[in-house]
Amino acid sequence: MRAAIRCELWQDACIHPDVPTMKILIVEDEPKTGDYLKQGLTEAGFVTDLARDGWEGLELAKAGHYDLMILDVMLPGLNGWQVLEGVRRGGIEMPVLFLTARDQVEDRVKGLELGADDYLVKPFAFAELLARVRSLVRRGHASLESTVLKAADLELDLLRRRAMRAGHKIELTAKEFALLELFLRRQGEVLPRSLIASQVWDMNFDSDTNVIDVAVRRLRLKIDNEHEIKLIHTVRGMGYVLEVSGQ
Amino acid sequence: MRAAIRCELWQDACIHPDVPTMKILIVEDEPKTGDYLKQGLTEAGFVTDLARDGWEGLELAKAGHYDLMILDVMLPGLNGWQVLEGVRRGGIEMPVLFLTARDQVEDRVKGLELGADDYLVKPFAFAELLARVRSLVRRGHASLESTVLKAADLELDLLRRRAMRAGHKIELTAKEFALLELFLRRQGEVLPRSLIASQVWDMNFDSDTNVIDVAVRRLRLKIDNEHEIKLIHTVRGMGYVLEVSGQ
DNA sequence: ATGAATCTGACAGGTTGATTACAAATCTGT
DNA sequence: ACAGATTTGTAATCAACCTGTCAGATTCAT
Repeated sequence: MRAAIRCELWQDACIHPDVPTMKILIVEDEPKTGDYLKQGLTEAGFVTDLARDGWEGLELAKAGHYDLMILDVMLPGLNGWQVLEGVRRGGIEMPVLFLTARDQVEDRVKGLELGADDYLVKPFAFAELLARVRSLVRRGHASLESTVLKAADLELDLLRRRAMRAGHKIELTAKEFALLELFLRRQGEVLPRSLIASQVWDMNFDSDTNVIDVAVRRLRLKIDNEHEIKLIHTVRGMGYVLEVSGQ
Repeated sequence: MRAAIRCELWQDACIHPDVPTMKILIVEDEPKTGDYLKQGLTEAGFVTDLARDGWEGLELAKAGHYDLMILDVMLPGLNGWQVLEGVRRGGIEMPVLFLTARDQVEDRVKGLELGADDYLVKPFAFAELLARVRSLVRRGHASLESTVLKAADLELDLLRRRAMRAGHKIELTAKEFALLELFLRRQGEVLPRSLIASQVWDMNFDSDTNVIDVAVRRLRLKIDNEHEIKLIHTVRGMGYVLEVSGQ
Protein backbone atom coordinates (compact mmCIF):
# COMPACT_ATOMS: atom_id res chain seq x y z
CA MET A 1 0.00 0.00 0.00
CA ARG A 2 1.50 3.26 -1.08
CA ALA A 3 0.79 6.59 0.54
CA ALA A 4 -2.69 7.04 -0.88
CA ILE A 5 -3.70 10.01 1.21
CA ARG A 6 -0.70 12.07 0.40
CA CYS A 7 -1.19 11.37 -3.25
CA GLU A 8 -4.69 12.75 -3.22
CA LEU A 9 -3.46 15.87 -1.58
CA TRP A 10 -0.85 16.30 -4.25
CA GLN A 11 -3.38 15.79 -6.98
CA ASP A 12 -5.71 18.33 -5.53
CA ALA A 13 -3.01 20.88 -5.07
CA CYS A 14 -1.74 20.65 -8.58
CA ILE A 15 -3.71 22.36 -11.34
CA HIS A 16 -2.73 21.79 -14.93
CA PRO A 17 -1.86 25.03 -16.60
CA ASP A 18 -3.01 24.08 -20.08
CA VAL A 19 -5.60 21.31 -19.64
CA PRO A 20 -8.84 22.60 -18.14
CA THR A 21 -10.79 20.26 -15.91
CA MET A 22 -13.71 18.53 -17.56
CA LYS A 23 -16.84 17.66 -15.68
CA ILE A 24 -18.58 14.41 -16.39
CA LEU A 25 -21.95 13.25 -15.16
CA ILE A 26 -22.35 9.51 -14.78
CA VAL A 27 -25.86 8.08 -14.57
CA GLU A 28 -25.65 4.45 -13.53
CA ASP A 29 -27.71 2.53 -11.01
CA GLU A 30 -25.55 -0.53 -10.65
CA PRO A 31 -23.23 0.38 -7.77
CA LYS A 32 -20.25 -1.61 -8.97
CA THR A 33 -20.20 -0.18 -12.43
CA GLY A 34 -20.90 3.30 -11.18
CA ASP A 35 -18.10 3.32 -8.68
CA TYR A 36 -15.76 1.76 -11.17
CA LEU A 37 -16.49 4.42 -13.73
CA LYS A 38 -16.27 7.24 -11.25
CA GLN A 39 -12.96 6.09 -9.89
CA GLY A 40 -11.42 5.38 -13.25
CA LEU A 41 -12.44 8.71 -14.74
CA THR A 42 -11.38 10.61 -11.66
CA GLU A 43 -7.96 9.04 -11.84
CA ALA A 44 -7.84 9.96 -15.49
CA GLY A 45 -8.15 13.56 -14.40
CA PHE A 46 -11.83 14.27 -14.89
CA VAL A 47 -14.18 15.67 -12.32
CA THR A 48 -17.18 13.39 -11.97
CA ASP A 49 -20.60 13.28 -10.39
CA LEU A 50 -22.50 10.05 -10.06
CA ALA A 51 -26.28 9.80 -10.18
CA ARG A 52 -27.82 6.52 -9.03
CA ASP A 53 -31.05 6.73 -10.99
CA GLY A 54 -32.72 8.54 -13.83
CA TRP A 55 -34.41 11.26 -11.84
CA GLU A 56 -31.28 12.18 -9.99
CA GLY A 57 -29.41 12.17 -13.28
CA LEU A 58 -31.86 14.51 -14.94
CA GLU A 59 -31.81 16.86 -11.99
CA LEU A 60 -28.06 17.03 -11.86
CA ALA A 61 -27.81 17.46 -15.61
CA LYS A 62 -30.04 20.50 -15.45
CA ALA A 63 -28.36 21.97 -12.42
CA GLY A 64 -24.65 21.65 -13.07
CA HIS A 65 -22.74 22.42 -16.21
CA TYR A 66 -21.18 19.23 -17.47
CA ASP A 67 -18.98 18.63 -20.45
CA LEU A 68 -20.26 15.11 -20.96
CA MET A 69 -22.89 12.73 -19.69
CA ILE A 70 -22.41 8.97 -19.51
CA LEU A 71 -25.82 7.37 -19.47
CA ASP A 72 -26.84 3.81 -18.79
CA VAL A 73 -29.92 2.75 -20.72
CA MET A 74 -31.31 0.42 -18.08
CA LEU A 75 -32.26 2.54 -15.12
CA PRO A 76 -34.89 2.23 -12.43
CA GLY A 77 -37.53 4.95 -12.61
CA LEU A 78 -36.67 6.99 -15.67
CA ASN A 79 -34.83 4.99 -18.32
CA GLY A 80 -31.94 6.28 -20.37
CA TRP A 81 -33.90 7.69 -23.30
CA GLN A 82 -36.29 9.45 -21.03
CA VAL A 83 -33.43 11.10 -19.24
CA LEU A 84 -31.88 12.07 -22.55
CA GLU A 85 -35.14 13.45 -23.81
CA GLY A 86 -35.64 15.45 -20.65
CA VAL A 87 -32.15 16.82 -20.90
CA ARG A 88 -32.57 17.86 -24.52
CA ARG A 89 -35.95 19.42 -23.82
CA GLY A 90 -34.28 21.40 -21.10
CA GLY A 91 -32.12 22.88 -23.81
CA ILE A 92 -28.95 21.27 -22.57
CA GLU A 93 -26.47 20.55 -25.28
CA MET A 94 -23.75 18.43 -23.75
CA PRO A 95 -22.55 15.35 -25.57
CA VAL A 96 -23.98 12.06 -24.35
CA LEU A 97 -22.37 8.65 -24.30
CA PHE A 98 -24.84 5.79 -24.08
CA LEU A 99 -24.13 2.52 -22.33
CA THR A 100 -26.26 -0.30 -23.67
CA ALA A 101 -26.47 -4.04 -23.09
CA ARG A 102 -25.21 -6.46 -25.67
CA ASP A 103 -28.57 -7.57 -26.97
CA GLN A 104 -30.22 -4.17 -27.07
CA VAL A 105 -29.14 -3.30 -30.57
CA GLU A 106 -32.35 -1.47 -31.31
CA ASP A 107 -31.86 0.70 -28.27
CA ARG A 108 -28.63 1.89 -29.65
CA VAL A 109 -30.17 3.21 -32.82
CA LYS A 110 -32.96 4.78 -30.84
CA GLY A 111 -30.48 6.49 -28.59
CA LEU A 112 -28.51 7.93 -31.46
CA GLU A 113 -31.64 9.21 -33.11
CA LEU A 114 -32.63 10.89 -29.93
CA GLY A 115 -29.38 12.71 -29.86
CA ALA A 116 -26.85 10.55 -28.12
CA ASP A 117 -23.45 11.12 -29.60
CA ASP A 118 -21.93 7.72 -29.14
CA TYR A 119 -22.65 4.39 -27.55
CA LEU A 120 -20.75 1.59 -25.94
CA VAL A 121 -21.89 -1.98 -25.42
CA LYS A 122 -21.49 -3.44 -21.97
CA PRO A 123 -19.27 -5.00 -20.90
CA PHE A 124 -16.48 -2.81 -22.22
CA ALA A 125 -12.83 -2.27 -21.51
CA PHE A 126 -12.14 0.85 -19.54
CA ALA A 127 -9.56 2.00 -22.03
CA GLU A 128 -12.23 1.87 -24.69
CA LEU A 129 -14.55 4.04 -22.66
CA LEU A 130 -11.79 6.49 -21.98
CA ALA A 131 -11.03 6.77 -25.67
CA ARG A 132 -14.67 7.51 -26.49
CA VAL A 133 -14.96 9.99 -23.68
CA ARG A 134 -11.92 11.88 -24.82
CA SER A 135 -13.10 11.87 -28.38
CA LEU A 136 -16.47 13.31 -27.39
CA VAL A 137 -15.03 15.90 -25.08
CA ARG A 138 -12.57 16.96 -27.74
CA ARG A 139 -15.29 17.47 -30.30
CA GLY A 140 -17.47 19.32 -27.88
CA HIS A 141 -14.72 21.76 -27.16
CA ALA A 142 -13.25 21.79 -30.61
CA SER A 143 -10.60 24.39 -30.04
CA LEU A 144 -10.15 23.86 -26.33
CA GLU A 145 -8.78 20.39 -26.22
CA SER A 146 -5.74 20.05 -28.39
CA THR A 147 -4.86 16.74 -29.92
CA VAL A 148 -1.21 17.41 -29.24
CA LEU A 149 0.24 17.24 -25.76
CA LYS A 150 3.50 19.06 -25.12
CA ALA A 151 6.23 19.39 -22.55
CA ALA A 152 9.34 21.34 -23.38
CA ASP A 153 10.51 20.08 -26.78
CA LEU A 154 8.51 16.86 -26.48
CA GLU A 155 5.28 16.52 -28.43
CA LEU A 156 2.72 13.75 -28.48
CA ASP A 157 0.17 13.78 -31.27
CA LEU A 158 -2.80 11.80 -30.03
CA LEU A 159 -4.58 11.45 -33.35
CA ARG A 160 -1.58 10.53 -35.41
CA ARG A 161 -0.19 8.54 -32.53
CA ARG A 162 3.23 10.02 -32.98
CA ALA A 163 5.82 11.32 -30.60
CA MET A 164 8.54 13.84 -31.37
CA ARG A 165 11.34 15.22 -29.32
CA ALA A 166 13.38 18.14 -30.58
CA GLY A 167 11.88 17.62 -34.01
CA HIS A 168 12.92 13.99 -34.10
CA LYS A 169 10.29 11.32 -34.59
CA ILE A 170 10.13 8.64 -31.92
CA GLU A 171 8.53 5.24 -32.40
CA LEU A 172 6.49 4.17 -29.39
CA THR A 173 4.78 0.91 -28.61
CA ALA A 174 1.19 0.89 -27.39
CA LYS A 175 2.12 0.69 -23.72
CA GLU A 176 4.78 3.33 -24.02
CA PHE A 177 2.33 5.59 -25.75
CA ALA A 178 -0.35 5.13 -23.12
CA LEU A 179 2.16 5.75 -20.38
CA LEU A 180 3.56 8.87 -21.95
CA GLU A 181 0.05 10.16 -22.59
CA LEU A 182 -0.75 9.78 -18.91
CA PHE A 183 2.45 11.53 -17.91
CA LEU A 184 1.79 14.41 -20.24
CA ARG A 185 -1.85 14.83 -19.29
CA ARG A 186 -0.87 15.09 -15.68
CA GLN A 187 2.54 16.63 -15.97
CA GLY A 188 3.91 18.12 -12.83
CA GLU A 189 1.98 15.63 -10.74
CA VAL A 190 3.72 12.83 -8.98
CA LEU A 191 1.94 9.71 -10.13
CA PRO A 192 1.99 6.82 -7.69
CA ARG A 193 2.49 3.39 -9.17
CA SER A 194 -1.01 2.34 -8.18
CA LEU A 195 -2.49 5.13 -10.28
CA ILE A 196 -0.29 4.37 -13.25
CA ALA A 197 -1.24 0.73 -12.94
CA SER A 198 -4.95 1.42 -12.94
CA GLN A 199 -4.74 3.76 -15.90
CA VAL A 200 -2.29 2.07 -18.20
CA TRP A 201 -2.80 -1.49 -17.09
CA ASP A 202 -6.06 -3.05 -15.98
CA MET A 203 -4.69 -4.29 -12.73
CA ASN A 204 -5.34 -3.26 -9.14
CA PHE A 205 -1.72 -3.07 -8.13
CA ASP A 206 -0.28 -6.57 -7.71
CA SER A 207 2.11 -5.00 -5.27
CA ASP A 208 5.13 -7.12 -6.06
CA THR A 209 5.77 -6.58 -9.73
CA ASN A 210 8.04 -4.08 -11.33
CA VAL A 211 6.30 -3.84 -14.68
CA ILE A 212 5.87 -0.16 -14.20
CA ASP A 213 9.50 0.44 -13.40
CA VAL A 214 10.49 -1.47 -16.48
CA ALA A 215 7.97 0.32 -18.64
CA VAL A 216 9.16 3.68 -17.38
CA ARG A 217 12.72 2.68 -18.12
CA ARG A 218 11.84 1.69 -21.67
CA LEU A 219 10.05 4.96 -22.17
CA ARG A 220 12.99 6.85 -20.76
CA LEU A 221 15.34 5.17 -23.19
CA LYS A 222 13.33 6.58 -26.06
CA ILE A 223 12.35 9.93 -24.60
CA ASP A 224 15.11 11.09 -22.31
CA ASN A 225 18.18 9.05 -23.05
CA GLU A 226 19.82 11.19 -25.70
CA HIS A 227 18.77 14.50 -24.25
CA GLU A 228 20.43 16.72 -21.76
CA ILE A 229 17.19 17.79 -20.13
CA LYS A 230 15.40 14.86 -18.57
CA LEU A 231 11.63 14.94 -18.41
CA ILE A 232 10.71 11.84 -16.43
CA HIS A 233 11.86 11.96 -12.82
CA THR A 234 11.71 9.40 -10.06
CA VAL A 235 10.27 10.51 -6.75
CA ARG A 236 11.61 7.93 -4.40
CA GLY A 237 8.94 6.21 -2.37
CA MET A 238 6.11 7.92 -4.25
CA GLY A 239 6.21 7.34 -7.94
CA TYR A 240 7.16 9.15 -11.10
CA VAL A 241 6.61 12.61 -12.44
CA LEU A 242 7.04 14.21 -15.83
CA GLU A 243 8.07 17.80 -15.56
CA VAL A 244 10.29 20.37 -17.13
CA SER A 245 12.84 20.95 -14.40
CA GLY A 246 13.41 24.50 -13.28
CA GLN A 247 9.63 24.91 -13.31
CA MET B 1 -11.32 28.59 -14.08
CA ARG B 2 -14.13 26.66 -15.65
CA ALA B 3 -16.33 29.67 -15.58
CA ALA B 4 -13.80 31.79 -17.35
CA ILE B 5 -13.41 29.36 -20.17
CA ARG B 6 -17.12 28.99 -20.66
CA CYS B 7 -17.55 32.73 -20.94
CA GLU B 8 -14.96 32.97 -23.63
CA LEU B 9 -16.70 30.25 -25.52
CA TRP B 10 -20.02 32.00 -25.33
CA GLN B 11 -18.57 35.26 -26.46
CA ASP B 12 -16.85 33.50 -29.28
CA ALA B 13 -20.05 31.90 -30.34
CA CYS B 14 -22.05 35.08 -30.15
CA ILE B 15 -19.78 37.64 -31.69
CA HIS B 16 -18.35 36.50 -34.95
CA PRO B 17 -17.02 39.62 -36.61
CA ASP B 18 -15.89 37.91 -39.78
CA VAL B 19 -18.39 35.06 -40.11
CA PRO B 20 -21.89 36.11 -41.14
CA THR B 21 -24.76 33.96 -39.85
CA MET B 22 -25.45 30.91 -41.95
CA LYS B 23 -28.96 29.76 -42.70
CA ILE B 24 -29.72 26.06 -42.78
CA LEU B 25 -32.88 24.35 -43.95
CA ILE B 26 -33.64 21.02 -42.29
CA VAL B 27 -36.12 18.69 -43.95
CA GLU B 28 -36.98 15.90 -41.58
CA ASP B 29 -40.34 14.34 -40.78
CA GLU B 30 -39.47 12.49 -37.61
CA PRO B 31 -40.20 15.06 -34.89
CA LYS B 32 -37.55 14.00 -32.41
CA THR B 33 -34.71 13.94 -34.88
CA GLY B 34 -35.88 17.18 -36.43
CA ASP B 35 -36.09 19.02 -33.15
CA TYR B 36 -32.77 17.69 -32.07
CA LEU B 37 -31.07 18.80 -35.26
CA LYS B 38 -32.65 22.22 -35.12
CA GLN B 39 -31.69 22.76 -31.53
CA GLY B 40 -28.18 21.47 -31.94
CA LEU B 41 -27.43 23.53 -35.01
CA THR B 42 -28.98 26.62 -33.50
CA GLU B 43 -26.76 26.32 -30.51
CA ALA B 44 -23.83 25.82 -32.80
CA GLY B 45 -24.55 29.30 -34.12
CA PHE B 46 -26.59 28.60 -37.24
CA VAL B 47 -29.98 29.97 -38.09
CA THR B 48 -32.31 27.10 -38.94
CA ASP B 49 -35.72 26.42 -40.41
CA LEU B 50 -37.36 23.06 -40.08
CA ALA B 51 -39.67 21.55 -42.67
CA ARG B 52 -41.74 18.55 -41.59
CA ASP B 53 -42.27 17.03 -45.01
CA GLY B 54 -41.04 17.14 -48.57
CA TRP B 55 -43.50 19.67 -49.92
CA GLU B 56 -42.86 22.12 -47.15
CA GLY B 57 -39.16 21.62 -47.63
CA LEU B 58 -39.30 22.34 -51.32
CA GLU B 59 -41.41 25.42 -50.77
CA LEU B 60 -39.10 26.83 -48.14
CA ALA B 61 -36.04 26.04 -50.22
CA LYS B 62 -37.44 28.05 -53.09
CA ALA B 63 -38.63 30.93 -50.95
CA GLY B 64 -35.86 31.74 -48.54
CA HIS B 65 -32.28 31.53 -49.55
CA TYR B 66 -30.25 29.11 -47.48
CA ASP B 67 -26.60 28.30 -47.25
CA LEU B 68 -27.24 24.62 -46.77
CA MET B 69 -30.02 22.07 -46.82
CA ILE B 70 -30.08 18.94 -44.67
CA LEU B 71 -32.35 16.42 -46.28
CA ASP B 72 -33.69 13.14 -44.98
CA VAL B 73 -34.24 10.54 -47.67
CA MET B 74 -37.28 8.91 -46.12
CA LEU B 75 -40.03 11.47 -46.18
CA PRO B 76 -43.79 11.21 -46.44
CA GLY B 77 -45.21 12.73 -49.60
CA LEU B 78 -42.23 13.86 -51.62
CA ASN B 79 -39.15 11.79 -50.85
CA GLY B 80 -35.67 13.18 -50.54
CA TRP B 81 -34.59 12.81 -54.15
CA GLN B 82 -37.74 14.39 -55.39
CA VAL B 83 -37.20 17.37 -53.16
CA LEU B 84 -33.62 17.63 -54.34
CA GLU B 85 -34.66 17.38 -57.96
CA GLY B 86 -37.27 20.06 -57.49
CA VAL B 87 -34.76 22.30 -55.83
CA ARG B 88 -32.22 21.89 -58.58
CA ARG B 89 -34.86 22.41 -61.27
CA GLY B 90 -35.71 25.62 -59.53
CA GLY B 91 -32.16 26.67 -60.23
CA ILE B 92 -31.20 26.73 -56.59
CA GLU B 93 -27.56 25.98 -56.03
CA MET B 94 -27.12 25.54 -52.31
CA PRO B 95 -25.12 22.59 -50.98
CA VAL B 96 -27.20 19.62 -49.84
CA LEU B 97 -26.38 17.11 -47.13
CA PHE B 98 -28.26 13.83 -47.39
CA LEU B 99 -29.31 11.68 -44.47
CA THR B 100 -29.67 8.03 -45.48
CA ALA B 101 -30.15 4.67 -43.79
CA ARG B 102 -27.17 2.45 -43.25
CA ASP B 103 -27.81 -0.25 -45.77
CA GLN B 104 -29.29 1.84 -48.54
CA VAL B 105 -26.09 2.15 -50.50
CA GLU B 106 -27.97 2.76 -53.69
CA ASP B 107 -29.67 5.74 -52.15
CA ARG B 108 -26.40 7.42 -51.54
CA VAL B 109 -25.27 7.01 -55.11
CA LYS B 110 -28.59 8.26 -56.36
CA GLY B 111 -28.48 11.22 -54.04
CA LEU B 112 -25.01 12.19 -55.10
CA GLU B 113 -25.89 11.77 -58.74
CA LEU B 114 -28.81 14.08 -58.29
CA GLY B 115 -26.53 16.73 -56.98
CA ALA B 116 -26.23 16.21 -53.26
CA ASP B 117 -22.84 17.24 -51.96
CA ASP B 118 -22.36 14.83 -49.14
CA TYR B 119 -24.25 12.23 -47.16
CA LEU B 120 -24.39 10.88 -43.66
CA VAL B 121 -25.57 7.47 -42.61
CA LYS B 122 -28.15 7.29 -39.85
CA PRO B 123 -27.69 6.88 -37.02
CA PHE B 124 -24.88 9.38 -36.73
CA ALA B 125 -23.17 11.25 -33.95
CA PHE B 126 -24.13 14.90 -33.86
CA ALA B 127 -20.51 15.93 -33.81
CA GLU B 128 -20.05 14.18 -37.12
CA LEU B 129 -22.97 16.03 -38.63
CA LEU B 130 -21.62 19.31 -37.39
CA ALA B 131 -18.27 18.59 -38.98
CA ARG B 132 -19.87 17.86 -42.35
CA VAL B 133 -22.11 20.89 -42.10
CA ARG B 134 -19.21 23.20 -41.41
CA SER B 135 -17.21 21.68 -44.19
CA LEU B 136 -20.04 22.16 -46.68
CA VAL B 137 -20.85 25.67 -45.59
CA ARG B 138 -17.23 26.67 -45.89
CA ARG B 139 -16.79 25.06 -49.26
CA GLY B 140 -20.12 25.86 -50.78
CA HIS B 141 -21.80 23.83 -53.47
CA ALA B 142 -18.96 22.45 -55.51
CA SER B 143 -20.70 19.49 -57.08
CA LEU B 144 -18.27 17.03 -58.59
CA GLU B 145 -15.13 18.25 -56.93
CA SER B 146 -16.62 17.88 -53.50
CA THR B 147 -17.36 14.23 -53.99
CA VAL B 148 -13.78 13.20 -54.60
CA LEU B 149 -11.51 12.32 -51.73
CA LYS B 150 -7.78 12.28 -52.37
CA ALA B 151 -4.53 11.16 -50.87
CA ALA B 152 -1.33 11.31 -52.88
CA ASP B 153 -2.15 9.72 -56.25
CA LEU B 154 -5.18 7.91 -54.89
CA GLU B 155 -8.63 9.26 -55.64
CA LEU B 156 -11.99 8.06 -54.45
CA ASP B 157 -14.98 9.34 -56.36
CA LEU B 158 -18.00 9.11 -54.11
CA LEU B 159 -20.35 10.00 -56.90
CA ARG B 160 -19.22 7.36 -59.36
CA ARG B 161 -18.23 5.00 -56.59
CA ARG B 162 -14.89 4.52 -58.23
CA ALA B 163 -11.34 4.53 -57.06
CA MET B 164 -8.23 5.40 -59.03
CA ARG B 165 -4.61 5.13 -58.16
CA ALA B 166 -1.99 6.70 -60.39
CA GLY B 167 -4.60 7.07 -63.10
CA HIS B 168 -5.53 3.39 -63.00
CA LYS B 169 -9.09 2.44 -62.25
CA ILE B 170 -9.67 0.15 -59.28
CA GLU B 171 -12.81 -1.89 -58.71
CA LEU B 172 -13.93 -1.91 -55.10
CA THR B 173 -16.62 -3.90 -53.34
CA ALA B 174 -19.07 -2.18 -51.04
CA LYS B 175 -17.13 -2.95 -47.87
CA GLU B 176 -13.85 -1.99 -49.41
CA PHE B 177 -15.36 1.25 -50.55
CA ALA B 178 -16.79 2.09 -47.17
CA LEU B 179 -13.52 1.27 -45.51
CA LEU B 180 -11.47 3.35 -47.89
CA GLU B 181 -13.90 6.23 -47.54
CA LEU B 182 -13.42 6.18 -43.79
CA PHE B 183 -9.66 6.06 -44.17
CA LEU B 184 -9.67 8.98 -46.56
CA ARG B 185 -12.07 11.11 -44.56
CA ARG B 186 -9.85 10.74 -41.55
CA GLN B 187 -6.48 10.40 -43.16
CA GLY B 188 -3.55 10.87 -40.89
CA GLU B 189 -5.55 9.64 -37.94
CA VAL B 190 -4.78 6.27 -36.47
CA LEU B 191 -8.12 4.51 -36.44
CA PRO B 192 -8.57 1.90 -33.74
CA ARG B 193 -10.31 -1.28 -34.76
CA SER B 194 -13.25 -0.48 -32.54
CA LEU B 195 -13.77 2.78 -34.41
CA ILE B 196 -13.58 1.07 -37.77
CA ALA B 197 -15.96 -1.62 -36.56
CA SER B 198 -18.57 0.87 -35.48
CA GLN B 199 -18.30 2.95 -38.64
CA VAL B 200 -18.02 0.37 -41.39
CA TRP B 201 -19.68 -2.57 -39.73
CA ASP B 202 -22.72 -2.36 -37.55
CA MET B 203 -21.02 -3.99 -34.68
CA ASN B 204 -19.31 -3.11 -31.49
CA PHE B 205 -16.28 -5.27 -31.65
CA ASP B 206 -16.38 -8.65 -30.03
CA SER B 207 -12.62 -8.84 -30.29
CA ASP B 208 -12.76 -12.49 -31.35
CA THR B 209 -13.08 -11.74 -35.02
CA ASN B 210 -10.53 -10.54 -37.49
CA VAL B 211 -12.89 -9.23 -40.14
CA ILE B 212 -11.21 -5.90 -40.05
CA ASP B 213 -7.75 -7.27 -40.55
CA VAL B 214 -8.94 -9.30 -43.48
CA ALA B 215 -10.85 -6.41 -44.96
CA VAL B 216 -7.84 -4.16 -44.66
CA ARG B 217 -5.71 -6.77 -46.33
CA ARG B 218 -8.16 -7.05 -49.20
CA LEU B 219 -8.21 -3.31 -49.59
CA ARG B 220 -4.43 -3.20 -49.48
CA LEU B 221 -4.19 -5.74 -52.24
CA LYS B 222 -6.11 -3.41 -54.49
CA ILE B 223 -4.77 -0.08 -53.30
CA ASP B 224 -1.21 -0.54 -52.21
CA ASN B 225 0.04 -3.81 -53.54
CA GLU B 226 1.50 -2.70 -56.83
CA HIS B 227 2.74 0.64 -55.65
CA GLU B 228 6.01 1.66 -54.16
CA ILE B 229 4.48 4.16 -51.77
CA LYS B 230 2.12 2.45 -49.35
CA LEU B 231 -0.82 4.41 -48.03
CA ILE B 232 -2.37 2.12 -45.45
CA HIS B 233 -0.10 1.52 -42.50
CA THR B 234 -0.45 -0.74 -39.49
CA VAL B 235 0.18 0.75 -36.10
CA ARG B 236 0.73 -2.22 -33.90
CA GLY B 237 -1.52 -2.36 -30.88
CA MET B 238 -3.45 0.69 -32.01
CA GLY B 239 -5.04 0.27 -35.38
CA TYR B 240 -4.58 1.38 -38.96
CA VAL B 241 -3.87 4.70 -40.57
CA LEU B 242 -3.94 6.00 -44.10
CA GLU B 243 -1.28 8.56 -44.66
CA VAL B 244 1.23 9.74 -47.17
CA SER B 245 4.42 8.81 -45.38
CA GLY B 246 7.03 11.46 -44.92
CA GLN B 247 4.24 13.83 -43.97
C1' DA C 1 27.33 0.98 6.37
C1' DT C 2 22.92 -1.08 5.67
C1' DG C 3 18.49 -2.13 4.01
C1' DA C 4 15.03 -0.64 0.98
C1' DA C 5 13.93 1.25 -3.32
C1' DT C 6 14.96 1.52 -7.95
C1' DC C 7 17.52 0.51 -12.14
C1' DT C 8 19.26 -2.60 -15.61
C1' DG C 9 19.78 -6.29 -19.03
C1' DA C 10 18.28 -10.63 -20.67
C1' DC C 11 14.93 -14.00 -21.68
C1' DA C 12 10.74 -16.46 -22.73
C1' DG C 13 5.93 -16.63 -23.21
C1' DG C 14 2.25 -14.30 -25.11
C1' DT C 15 0.02 -11.18 -27.95
C1' DT C 16 -0.65 -9.08 -32.39
C1' DG C 17 -1.23 -8.92 -37.13
C1' DA C 18 -0.34 -11.10 -41.93
C1' DT C 19 -1.64 -14.59 -44.65
C1' DT C 20 -4.24 -18.32 -46.54
C1' DA C 21 -7.99 -21.31 -47.26
C1' DC C 22 -12.60 -22.25 -46.78
C1' DA C 23 -17.48 -21.60 -45.62
C1' DA C 24 -21.41 -18.66 -45.42
C1' DA C 25 -23.97 -15.04 -47.27
C1' DT C 26 -25.22 -12.12 -50.86
C1' DC C 27 -25.84 -10.77 -55.54
C1' DT C 28 -26.90 -11.64 -60.48
C1' DG C 29 -29.03 -13.03 -64.53
C1' DT C 30 -32.16 -16.21 -66.23
C1' DA D 1 -37.01 -19.12 -57.69
C1' DC D 2 -32.77 -21.14 -59.01
C1' DA D 3 -27.76 -21.84 -59.96
C1' DG D 4 -23.45 -19.81 -60.42
C1' DA D 5 -20.47 -16.00 -59.29
C1' DT D 6 -18.96 -12.71 -56.21
C1' DT D 7 -18.48 -10.84 -51.77
C1' DT D 8 -17.89 -11.31 -46.92
C1' DG D 9 -16.95 -13.64 -42.46
C1' DT D 10 -14.40 -17.34 -39.90
C1' DA D 11 -10.67 -20.04 -38.57
C1' DA D 12 -5.92 -21.80 -38.45
C1' DT D 13 -1.16 -21.03 -38.99
C1' DC D 14 3.07 -18.45 -38.65
C1' DA D 15 6.35 -14.82 -37.84
C1' DA D 16 7.52 -10.66 -35.51
C1' DC D 17 8.04 -8.35 -31.58
C1' DC D 18 5.85 -6.68 -27.36
C1' DT D 19 5.86 -7.04 -22.53
C1' DG D 20 6.13 -9.25 -17.95
C1' DT D 21 9.32 -11.56 -15.04
C1' DC D 22 13.39 -12.14 -12.70
C1' DA D 23 17.96 -11.77 -10.76
C1' DG D 24 21.63 -9.00 -9.88
C1' DA D 25 23.59 -4.26 -9.79
C1' DT D 26 23.10 0.31 -8.24
C1' DT D 27 21.40 4.23 -5.81
C1' DC D 28 19.49 6.52 -1.88
C1' DA D 29 18.24 7.81 2.92
C1' DT D 30 19.15 7.10 7.42
